[in-house]
Amino acid sequence: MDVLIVEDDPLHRSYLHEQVKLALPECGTIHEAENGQQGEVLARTHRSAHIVMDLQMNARNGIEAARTIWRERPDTRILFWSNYADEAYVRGVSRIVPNGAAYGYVLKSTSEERLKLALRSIFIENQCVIDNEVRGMQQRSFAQTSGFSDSEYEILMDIALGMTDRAIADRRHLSLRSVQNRLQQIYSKLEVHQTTDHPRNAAAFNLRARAVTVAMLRKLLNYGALEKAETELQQWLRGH
Amino acid sequence: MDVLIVEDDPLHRSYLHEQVKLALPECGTIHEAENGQQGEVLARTHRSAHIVMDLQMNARNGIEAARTIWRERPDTRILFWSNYADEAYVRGVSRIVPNGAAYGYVLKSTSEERLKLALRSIFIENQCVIDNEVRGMQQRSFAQTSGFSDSEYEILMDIALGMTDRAIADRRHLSLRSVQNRLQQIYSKLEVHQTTDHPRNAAAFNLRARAVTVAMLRKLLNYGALEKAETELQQWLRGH
DNA sequence: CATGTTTCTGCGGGTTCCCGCAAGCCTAAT
DNA sequence: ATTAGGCTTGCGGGAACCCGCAGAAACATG
Repeated sequence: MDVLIVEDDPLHRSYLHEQVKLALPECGTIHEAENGQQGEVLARTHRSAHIVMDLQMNARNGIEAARTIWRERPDTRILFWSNYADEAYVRGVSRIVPNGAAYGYVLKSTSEERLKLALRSIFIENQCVIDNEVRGMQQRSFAQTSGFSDSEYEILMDIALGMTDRAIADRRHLSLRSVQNRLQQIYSKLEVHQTTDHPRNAAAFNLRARAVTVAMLRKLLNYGALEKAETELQQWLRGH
Repeated sequence: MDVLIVEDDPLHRSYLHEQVKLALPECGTIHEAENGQQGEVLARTHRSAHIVMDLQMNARNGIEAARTIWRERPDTRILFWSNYADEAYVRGVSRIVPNGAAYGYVLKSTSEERLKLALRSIFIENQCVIDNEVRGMQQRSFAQTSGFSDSEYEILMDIALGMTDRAIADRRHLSLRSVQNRLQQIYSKLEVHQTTDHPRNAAAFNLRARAVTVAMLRKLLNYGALEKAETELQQWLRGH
């Protein structure tokens, strides 16, 4: 069994290397890649079926890399190894995992014990392992308490990109009013209101801009998600 | 000479510890803090004058911590040690550094040699050391090519927070029209226009929302800057 | 002082946004 | 079949936005 490590920070990379060797004495060679781009190539050439992947890398996002890898070989086992449990990441990962695939999501701050356990569970036992904190996030995320449906999330991204209602309607094949209704729901779930703190002056907040920041502050959105959405938008614009 | 290390990632922390010992054999004890909060406390109790500080930590931002430390003892020497050279960080640091203080900004990706050199230059020679990439950013930032004046930057933050023109005018003591003029400049510098890609449909972009995303994508804004601006805004709202 | 340059300000209009109201569709349950 | 609750859509109006035009104020320069 070979293992592929995709991680841009050299310190973390060598730490992972060490831990993999300890946790899986039976494993063969350990390949290393320092960004998603390179990770995809190595996964293809070495037919790696066991991958430890960082999210948030310079050249190419971990989620992007995982997606193309899984598209080619859906039975690949991937352990995501991340600094943060942002909802944007969790959502991004759970959106791309193929049916029945074994994967894991552990935080970099977990203990060595847990990391080793996760490595063995996923690579040997073929079981999913999700860190407690991350799972908590998932629960909250997909429940309806302040949780967003996929279509709402889509439109949240659209306004984050700066699209007009009209353009969103075109893109998502909805009427203008429906888009605005969705925005209404988003505003209420995000608890953004036109707080006229002092009655004398009018609204203090532009709701659509405010919603985006609140979403960022709540880690519903982050840079990676934005970047991905932006390239998708550009694609759509080209395709008219 | 004592040194204080403020860094939340244990791997990086121990690496720094090692490098400091190697680069500064003459130094005494090395204290460690794992977030900004703790860093401030340790700096105060140990009267540390030599600090290596990570930006981007959970409990309290490196910039925030540095500001309060410098406010108490402006001659403290701080080496910032960061993953990124985002303009938002560079701007944030250069905004708080006291006159004549020795400081440094090096990326985590630099070689050990350079790190050691930076440590000696700042802590022994009392010289400023700014990484090449960061300096390039500084040049571009404070030149007028797509560079923002401080007042423009202020207002960019305000719309990023979701404030209305009216509210911004109140806050910055400007007329409504002046705020809108500034926005005009911001839009043009960010090159956001109402690209009516296809003549049939109207504007595809809401300029103010679009400007914020473009700024994020260009790393003019980032999560830390947003968070800081948000607390300042809440403060202002309270103070009426 | 006269002059030009830059910034600030008010006015007015066209467009977009925010949202209450109400009428239509669909699914599900009584 | 009827009723109820949920989406979706249209209409309409008030508020906020985007922005051209032009005068007023602030500042520098000769």
